[in-house]
Amino acid sequence: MAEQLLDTLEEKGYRSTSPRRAVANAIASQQRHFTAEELRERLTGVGRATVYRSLKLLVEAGVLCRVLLEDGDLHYQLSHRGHHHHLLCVECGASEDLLGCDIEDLLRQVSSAHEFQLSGHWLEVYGRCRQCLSTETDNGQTEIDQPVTA
Amino acid sequence: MAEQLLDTLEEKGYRSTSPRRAVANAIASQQRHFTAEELRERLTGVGRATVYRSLKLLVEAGVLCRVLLEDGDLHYQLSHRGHHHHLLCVECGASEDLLGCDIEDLLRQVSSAHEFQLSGHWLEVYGRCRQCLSTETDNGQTEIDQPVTA
DNA sequence: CTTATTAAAGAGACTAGGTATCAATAACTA
DNA sequence: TAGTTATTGATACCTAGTCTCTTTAATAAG
Ligand SMILES: [Mn+2]
Ligand SMILES: [Mn+2]
Ligand SMILES: [Zn+2]
Ligand SMILES: [Zn+2]
Repeated sequence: MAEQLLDTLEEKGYRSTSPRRAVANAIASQQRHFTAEELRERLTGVGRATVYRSLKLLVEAGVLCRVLLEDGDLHYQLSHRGHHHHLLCVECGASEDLLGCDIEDLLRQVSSAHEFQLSGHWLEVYGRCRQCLSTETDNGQTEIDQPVTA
Repeated sequence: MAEQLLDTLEEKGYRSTSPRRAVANAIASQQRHFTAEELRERLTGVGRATVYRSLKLLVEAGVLCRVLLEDGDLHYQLSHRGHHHHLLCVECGASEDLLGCDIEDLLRQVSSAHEFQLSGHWLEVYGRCRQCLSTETDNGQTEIDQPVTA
C-alpha cells in the first residue's frame, strides 16, 4: 500500500526519498481519514513543510483525497479510485465512497441550462451510516456518546 | 440591504450595536464574494474577533453564505434565498446561484440506496461563465489576463 | 430617566493548517 | 565518481479563526 503511493510519485517523476517513505508508511497505516496535524505528530523527524508538501503531491496524484467534514475540518484519506464523493457519517465519522451515481450527468444538464462550461465540482454528503442507525434502533434512542472507533 | 442583515440578527435576539452596523454596511457594499480578511481590512476600528463573530452569526442566520473556491479559498457572499449552491467561474470569479435543481432528490435516492440517513450536503460547481465563454470566442483565444471587475 | 443586568466589544494570546525562503543535503545521472 | 538539481528541514510568515478576560454599551426594569 505504502509502496503504491511511492510508485505513483515516482511515475510522476518525483524522487524516492526517505521522508517520503515515512509519510507513505504513516498514511498507509491509517485506516480512517486523518488531519494533516495528526499525521505530522506521528512523523517526528520529518519536517513540517515536508509533510504538507507530500500531502499536496499525493492529492495532486489522485491517490489521496481531501475530505471536508461538516464542521469545516479538513481531513485526508486514501483514495483508490478516481474522482468520487463521500457519504460522511456525522456520528461515527465513517466515510463511504460514492461513485457511479448520476451527479456528473445532472451537473452537466444544469450547467448547460445556465450556459456554463462545467470543469469541476466539489461535493460532500453528510448524514448517518447504516451502523449508527441500527445502534440507535437497538436501544430506542440516539447514542450520542457512541465511542469513535478510531 | 444592510438594514436587512441587522434586522435578521435582531429577530434572532441579537443586539443592534455599532460594530455590527459597520460590518453589515461593509458587507452590503460588497458586490462579489469576499474573504474575511478583505472585510476586516475595510473595517479598521472594529475588532478582529468582532468581525469574525459577526460573519459567523450571519452565516448561521442564513443571510450570508460561505463560498469555497476551487483552490480551497473560503469566501463569503450575501445570500438572499435559503439553501442553494453556486456556479463559480474559475476565470472571472463570478458566482451564479443554483437552486431549484434536482440535486436534493438525487442525493436522497443515492443515500437510501446506501442505507444512509441524509442530513446535509455541500456542493460547489466550477467552470466558466457565459460572459467569459463569449469573450474567449470573440478573439478566438482564452483571455487569461481578463481583469477581474472587482 | 436612572439603574441594573447582561450581551457584546476589543485587546491580545493562541491555534490549525498551511506557504515562502533559503542554505544544506541527498537522489539520480552521466 | 562527480555534477546537477530536487528535496529537505528550519524558520518565518500567513490566513482564518477561537478563547480569555476586562471594559463598555444596549436593553430592560423601576
Ligand atoms: Mn475518497
Ligand atoms: Mn450563495
Ligand atoms: Zn456512523
Ligand atoms: Zn466568468
